[in-house]
Amino acid sequence: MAENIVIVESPAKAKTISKFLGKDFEVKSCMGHVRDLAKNEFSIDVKNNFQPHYVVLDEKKKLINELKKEVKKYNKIWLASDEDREGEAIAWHLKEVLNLPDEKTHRIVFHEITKDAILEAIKNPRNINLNLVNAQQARRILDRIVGYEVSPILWKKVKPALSAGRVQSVAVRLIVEREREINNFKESAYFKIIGYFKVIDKNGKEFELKAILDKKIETEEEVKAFLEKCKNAEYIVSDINVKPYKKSPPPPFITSTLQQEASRKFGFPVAFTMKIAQDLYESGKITYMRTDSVNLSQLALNTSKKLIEKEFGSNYVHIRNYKSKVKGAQEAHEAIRPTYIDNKTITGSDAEQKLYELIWKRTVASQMSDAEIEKTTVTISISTGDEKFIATGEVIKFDGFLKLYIESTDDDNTDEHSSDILPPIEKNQRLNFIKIEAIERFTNHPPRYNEAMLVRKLEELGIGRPSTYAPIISTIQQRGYVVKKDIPPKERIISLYTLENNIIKKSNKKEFYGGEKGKLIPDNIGLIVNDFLIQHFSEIMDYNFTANIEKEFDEIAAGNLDWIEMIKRFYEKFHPKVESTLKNASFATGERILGDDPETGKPVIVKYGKFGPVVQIGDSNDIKKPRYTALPKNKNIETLTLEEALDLFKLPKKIGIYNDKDIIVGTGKFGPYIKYGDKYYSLSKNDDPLTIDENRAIEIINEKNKIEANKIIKEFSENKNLKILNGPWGAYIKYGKKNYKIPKDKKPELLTFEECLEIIKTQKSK
DNA sequence: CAGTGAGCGAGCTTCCGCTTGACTT
Repeated sequence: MAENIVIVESPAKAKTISKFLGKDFEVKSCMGHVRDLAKNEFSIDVKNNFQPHYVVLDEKKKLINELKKEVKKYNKIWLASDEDREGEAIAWHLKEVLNLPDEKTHRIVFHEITKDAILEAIKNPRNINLNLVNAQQARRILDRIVGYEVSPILWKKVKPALSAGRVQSVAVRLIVEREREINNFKESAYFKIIGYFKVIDKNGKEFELKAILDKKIETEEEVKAFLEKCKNAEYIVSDINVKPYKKSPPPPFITSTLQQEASRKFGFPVAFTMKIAQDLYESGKITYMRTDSVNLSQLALNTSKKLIEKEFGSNYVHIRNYKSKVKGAQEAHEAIRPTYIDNKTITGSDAEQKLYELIWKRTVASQMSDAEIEKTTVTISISTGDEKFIATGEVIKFDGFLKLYIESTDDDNTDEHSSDILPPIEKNQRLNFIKIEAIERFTNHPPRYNEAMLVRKLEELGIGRPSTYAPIISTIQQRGYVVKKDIPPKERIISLYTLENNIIKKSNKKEFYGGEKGKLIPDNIGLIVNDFLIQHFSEIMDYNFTANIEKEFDEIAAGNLDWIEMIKRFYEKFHPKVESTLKNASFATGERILGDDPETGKPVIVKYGKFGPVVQIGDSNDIKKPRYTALPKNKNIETLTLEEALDLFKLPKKIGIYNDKDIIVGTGKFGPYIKYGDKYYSLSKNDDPLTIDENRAIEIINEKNKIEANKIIKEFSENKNLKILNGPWGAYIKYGKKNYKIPKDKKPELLTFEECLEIIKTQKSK
């Protein structure tokens, strides 16, 4: 019988470690936390020093029973969960649940999975650090208090099944505030002035030099005056400034930066990146994917060095130790890197190959030399004025890491400065004038967040952890607080002035602008909940709340602060607000008065009502009942105008005639619809009931009729209540009012009456 | 849920952080 059993968190890790430790060590995994506060109750005894009530997680019950039997067989139990607050707590919970005696229990940690590191860890066991465990308990209990005391307030004051929490509510706040910033943004126009010059080198070869005026001009009058002044001017190179600079590679990937680069380079959503990374990890191709450490193991550094020397030469090697910039980083793992850096590529799905290659390049590049770049700035003076044209160019003198990897940015404004190679020019050289263009430009509103940008912002604020970034994004969408959307580009006409051959010409140009893909946008309920929480729980909603309490958790971990003391102090301030909000706060409806109805003079109001967003004409206290209509899905309480609101009351309205029957558009309980004859047809998400035209309506009617016509696959003379029908997800059996699935191996059109009855019988028994 | 145009009300909803399966649509 083996002497030792090691328990780690992940099965993939267990497999690797098992190889290093050999026969004397059995290695098992516990799959993360095994015990937690009970889900269906508050589970904190406030009156009894906040004692938590822990239960074994349902999905871990089987595992724990197995482990209980298993550990009895061994003399030494090594708890090797991660070396951070959560990992320490996992070790402690395991010890408690498995009833491990002190003398048999050894706590070990390692943050790289190499034979040396693990053997070293086995030589240096310690006891469980209870201070660290208490810091985790404080974190856990605080999160439970906030989540389970505030959420029920929302159920009463806004709508059932909503939620609030230390992390998710702040994430929503970021998105709400960005959207309001955008709504309030006033764009301003200016002109970007570009000069084009001809340069001829010694051999008579011609080059075009493009330079940008050093100031923006705001009005068309000023543009005209400037161009007028430039007529017959001379253009002289008044200064050439050459400045070398160095560019260093970005650090190896951590969870958040991997999510960002996969989003920027491939357009992967955060959850997709994590799923692919998980697959790569489980098949042993990369190291652990949920990490906030930029550290690479010595082994990885050595392999990288050899590889770079071989592939690029020794002048490309620059081994570096990166320091984490992440607030509250726990650094229990390595950075995300290929397990075997010698493997440049792997086999696998397209996405797996792409992501792997990205990780490989980033890892290797992080150990390569700085790029050496020379930036040249040419100043061109105008003989008839003080303004200057500036041309810039960059020459890469030594590419270094750029040979392998270039980090992308979130900036979609690529049109600003192009850094081309400049033609050969000298100081005091007179340039041949080609033309000047003045293009109308507009200031841009700040960009909306996409998933990866939100993760980056949260990380910057120290909110959330690598394992929770993807789930947070999913939660705030599930609650209906935010939606992921594409913003279609808009069209505008811009002015363009050209000075060429001493003539100033004006023309207009059509351009598309402001298109955004996969952006997070607050929905009505997100705005209302956000404002409600800021009004009543400003401390929790503060962007620095997490960072502040993290300092206290650190104090607990260092043994300088008692966790019960800390929680008590928090609760004494927090709980009265819960009580008073429950008692005093009125329904949060986001109500806005848009103005008066010109027909009746009554107020037009938009609000979030009992059944969703609604517009009403007339006061609810009026003797005459107000008129109501639901707000269409694509409209927002916060930005709805009086005109749009009044338009909604024009529904239902007739929009055309088809085959002698009226087509009527309206909105009802199930959203916008078309009524044609006696039948109803739902509008798709992209159809606006106010602007939909006859042609589109006919299209919808025909489409639906076609589906209807194909709906019945088979009917039975034996029983008219039994039918085989075509639904959105394939064929199914309808019997009375209930539906039944058809087994995959059966062909729906060949089913007999008896076979159908058999299917119904077996599915009913389930 | 497999298609429509109200209004009963019991019992339920919910947090953040660790980890992987076992499951559909």
